[in-house]
Amino acid sequence: MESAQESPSTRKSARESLSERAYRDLKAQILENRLSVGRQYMEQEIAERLDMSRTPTREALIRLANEGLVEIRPRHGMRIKPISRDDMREIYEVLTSLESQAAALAARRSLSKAEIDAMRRAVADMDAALKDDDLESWAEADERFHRLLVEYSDNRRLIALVGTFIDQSHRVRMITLRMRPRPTDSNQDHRAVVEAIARGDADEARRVHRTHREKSGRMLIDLLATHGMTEI
Amino acid sequence: MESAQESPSTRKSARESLSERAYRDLKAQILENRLSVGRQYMEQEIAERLDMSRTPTREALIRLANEGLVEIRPRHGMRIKPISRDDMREIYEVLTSLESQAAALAARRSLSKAEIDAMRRAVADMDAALKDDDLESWAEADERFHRLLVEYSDNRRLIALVGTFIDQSHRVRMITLRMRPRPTDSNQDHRAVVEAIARGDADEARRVHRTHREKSGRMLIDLLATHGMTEI
DNA sequence: GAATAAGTTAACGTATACAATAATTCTCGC
DNA sequence: GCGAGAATTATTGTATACGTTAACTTATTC
Repeated sequence: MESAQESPSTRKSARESLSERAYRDLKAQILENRLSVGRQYMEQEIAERLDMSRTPTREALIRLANEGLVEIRPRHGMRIKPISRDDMREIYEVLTSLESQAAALAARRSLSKAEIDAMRRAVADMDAALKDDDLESWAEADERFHRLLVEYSDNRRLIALVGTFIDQSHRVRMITLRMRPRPTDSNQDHRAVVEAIARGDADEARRVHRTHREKSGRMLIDLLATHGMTEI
Repeated sequence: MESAQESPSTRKSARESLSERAYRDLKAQILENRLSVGRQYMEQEIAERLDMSRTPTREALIRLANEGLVEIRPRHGMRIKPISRDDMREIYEVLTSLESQAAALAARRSLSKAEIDAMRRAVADMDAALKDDDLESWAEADERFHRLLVEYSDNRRLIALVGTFIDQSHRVRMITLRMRPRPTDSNQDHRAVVEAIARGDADEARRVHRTHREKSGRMLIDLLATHGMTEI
C-alpha cells in the first residue's frame, strides 16, 4: 500500500475517492473531538462541511456507523455516539480479550530480535516519559506498545478489530489521561508481557496482559464513576 | 408492492428501507451459498437482481464489505470473499478469544436457573442428535449453545462481533459438516463449560471453552488441508 | 507476431432531482 | 390555554443523469 500523502488542497489527490476522503476526514474530526458529541448533524450539513454532495457523505456515514463511532437516526441526522460507562465496560472487555489473545499469538510465533526490541523500546520510552512527568509522551509510547503487540499477532482481523475499539474509546482515554494516577505499575506489566513473549511463553503472556487490561479498564471506569461522568 | 407484514404482535411502524432489505437479502443469499464465490457481480447486476436502483444496493454492499463477507473491487464489481485456510485460522483465533471471554463473563454474572437450563438443554439436544446420527440437528443445537453462551455475556459489542465471524465462516462450516469426525468430545467440552458457568467459576469456564474452540478450530483447518481445499 | 498507440466501451463515483413522510407549525373550536 | 387536526416544512431514501477513467479493442508499426 503506497501512502502518497500530499497536501490535499494543492494536489488533486491522485486516486482517492470523495467517499474515502469523507470517511477519513470525518473520522479524524471525531477522534480529535472537533464535533460536538450528542448534537445532531444533518447529512446536508456534513456534506457542506466536507464540500461535497450527500452521496459520498452518506457512504462515509454508513461506514462510521458500522464502526460504532456514529449513530444514524433516520429523520434526525447523525450524531457522534457518546460513550457511557457501560460502553467503556463493554469496550474494555472486548479489548482485554483480543489483546491478550494477541499477546499469546505473538509469543507463539518467534519474533525477531528487531521486533522484540521495538517493544522493549516502547516500554523504555514509557519509563523515561514517566520520569519526566511527560504524560503526552507516555501516552504515545503506550499506544505504540499496544499497537506493536497487536501487529505481531499476525492476524489481520484481530488487528482491525482492536483498532476499531481503540478508536471508539479514544476520546475517553484522552479526557481521562490527566485524571488518572501515575501509571507506574502499568509499565511493570508491559515489561512482564514483553519478556513472556520473548521467552515464547504464550500462556504467561496472555495471563499477564489480561490482568493488565482488566486492571486499567477497571481504573478507567472507576475514574468515570468518581468524577460523576456518565457520558462522554 | 410487497407487503411488509409482521407478526401482528410485533408491529413495526417504520417501514423497512430498500437499503436495509438489500442488505438482508444479499446477506441471506451469501450465507445460503446462492451466489457463486469468486465470480464478479456488477453493481447493476445486483441491483437488478434485487429489483432496485444502484443507490441502496451500493449502501448494502458497503456494509457487507465492512463485515468481510464481500469485496468491492472498483472497476470489476463485487465478489463474495472466498475463505482461505489462513482466513479460517484468523477467524478461529478471534472467535476463540471472544467466546472464551464470553464464557468468563457469563460465569461472573449469576445466571438464572432458566438461563442455565437453556444451555443444558442445548447440550442435551446435541447428545440426542449425536445418538440419532442427525448432523443437521446437532449443528442446530451446537449453534444454539454458542449463541446462548455469547448472549449471556451481557456485552452487545461482543455479541455482534461473534455474529460477524460466525457469518464469515458459515459457508465453510456447512461444507465441512459432513466431513468431520463425529463430534463426541465436543459435547463433553460443552457440558464442562456449562457446569463451570453454573458454579460461577469464570477462569475455568474461560479455560475450558478456549481449549474447546482451539481444538475444533485446528480440526477444521486440518480438514481443509487434508481435503486439499485452499479456498471456499 | 509482439509491442505500442489510438480509439471505444462501460462501470463506477458523484451530483442532482424528486417523491414520501416524519416532524413541526399553524389553525381553530372549545 | 389546550388539543385535534390541517397545513407546511424539511430531511431523508431512492432513482437517475452524467462525466471520468480503467479496461478492453482495434489499428499501426517494426
